[in-house]
Amino acid sequence: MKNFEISQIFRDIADILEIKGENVFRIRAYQRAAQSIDGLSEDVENLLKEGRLTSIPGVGKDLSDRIREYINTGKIRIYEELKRAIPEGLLDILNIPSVGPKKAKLLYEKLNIRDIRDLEDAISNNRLQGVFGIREKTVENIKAGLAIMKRGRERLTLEEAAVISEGFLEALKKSPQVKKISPAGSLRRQKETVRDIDILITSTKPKAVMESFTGLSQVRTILAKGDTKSSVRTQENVQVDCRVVEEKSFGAALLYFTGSKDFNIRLRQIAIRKGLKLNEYGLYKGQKFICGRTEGEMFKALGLRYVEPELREDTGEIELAQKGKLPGLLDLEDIKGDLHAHSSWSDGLNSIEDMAFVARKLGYSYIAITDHSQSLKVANGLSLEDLKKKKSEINRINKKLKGLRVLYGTEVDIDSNGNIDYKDDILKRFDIVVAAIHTGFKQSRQQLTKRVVRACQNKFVHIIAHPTARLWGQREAYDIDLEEVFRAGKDTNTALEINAFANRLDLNDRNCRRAKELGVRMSIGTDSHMAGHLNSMRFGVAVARRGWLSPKDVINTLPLDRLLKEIKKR
DNA sequence: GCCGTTTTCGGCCCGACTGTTTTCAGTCG
Repeated sequence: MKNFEISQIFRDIADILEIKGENVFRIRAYQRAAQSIDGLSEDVENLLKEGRLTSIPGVGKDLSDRIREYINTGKIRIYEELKRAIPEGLLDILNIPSVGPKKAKLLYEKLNIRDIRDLEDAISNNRLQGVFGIREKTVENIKAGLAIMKRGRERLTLEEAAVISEGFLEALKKSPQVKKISPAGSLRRQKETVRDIDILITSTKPKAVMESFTGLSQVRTILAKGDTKSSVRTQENVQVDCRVVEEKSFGAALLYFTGSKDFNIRLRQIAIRKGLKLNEYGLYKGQKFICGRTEGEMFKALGLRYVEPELREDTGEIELAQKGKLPGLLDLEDIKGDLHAHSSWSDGLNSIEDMAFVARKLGYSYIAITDHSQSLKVANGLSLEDLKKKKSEINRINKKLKGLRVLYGTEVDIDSNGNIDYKDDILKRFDIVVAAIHTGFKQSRQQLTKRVVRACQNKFVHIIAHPTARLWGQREAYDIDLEEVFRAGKDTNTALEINAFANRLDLNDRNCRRAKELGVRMSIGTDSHMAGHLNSMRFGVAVARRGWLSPKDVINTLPLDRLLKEIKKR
């Protein structure tokens, strides 16, 4: 499957063309094609074989030629030429927030900055200031942008980690020596970001497992290779540790390697108080092995209920486990529908029908198509005229479609004063209204808080989407008083969203737990811009679980009729 | 470079915000 490689090259080409200052529409054509290719459910090689490349939206004669060239020769001539035109590291500089093509070009031409390292050197030597067009503020912004980007790179998003880990698990399961296998570490606890990936395996032939593991195609370098433990670095430059234990120690090792560290320390203290010893091989009384095969029997022996991995942070869960009062956590299966998704009516890639079809395949009974509203021109926000047409399209689909209801939704913009950009008589016609801030992120804490509170007070707004707007590795959360927002949400029966898109996860786990404490109801939405994104729901559920949420805390666990009733209660 | 119930040429997503050799270019969404 070469889809990802090709879309990546198209994006690189677009970036280089931008730096070179080429025709913006040509650049956009490459970007659009890249996005389409990412959204394909088919292998481009198949499309080539069947002569259907130009059926990809945004791919015409020239770009289909480029795709063919790549599949047949492994290279694209004009890409190779473009790469020679500018240093490779310059493309990386474009990833720094506040640095775009013009500034990258300026830095290169005036200061011969060719990559991030050159840029950092230039900053520390104060060489940036004095360059035409760059003064104090710009330098500050570049510094801050560098920090945000680096933090984003040190840790993987949960989705990136899950994809890499699942690749390893799938490959290793094929090895006959591998009996039990599980991810461990922060990935198993479903933290929103993950540094490296831990995999735990049981086998009677650990050496053979180590051979299989270190020999996998996704491995770029072997960092360590022993009889029962090896570490590798993947093609994506991510460290993966693999350990093999005996079957009888699997539970103990899983417990130990899942962590968190604080949680483990507490468990060991509890063991000591019971005159026991806990380590990664099992629970012992003196020399005598008591248990270790499963986590369940370990918890039981320690006098605790089973603690779900997502809760293992020593923030009160151990006490509740001792009393048997842990909350019953939300599961992916509890989710009845997605309340935040876009279609090609605004800036989504797929039609409403495509989105609905995939939602039904996921077992949902409803999906809200919440396209952007009129003021968000960049995202092709819908005019009043568009709304009529979209509504009748939804009606038509709902008549035809069995087993799933498409909800007529919108993601409206909260303007800089907290007003919504459709009038009430328009708003009241929607099944679902999601409201969010898209501009003015740098307003004061007071102003931002006021905007969101005012949006909650609009009786036609049902959900506040991505309440802090943070984007992992790209943008910090804006400065907002969430306590006040939570109170407004509670008072007005406005749900707050857990945006499940992997680099948002907004609200995050901690905010989510606090919202629940204050009695706010939550909604989990994927913010999908293509059908494939609908699968992100699992990451939103992960945040909810880490935020201690039960099904009753989340509105989209409700069946359709109850959902529609509940959200209208004011 | 794509695309077409006005078009095979001439459109294509544009407004807000920021910082800056202050009347506007660059970046972002």
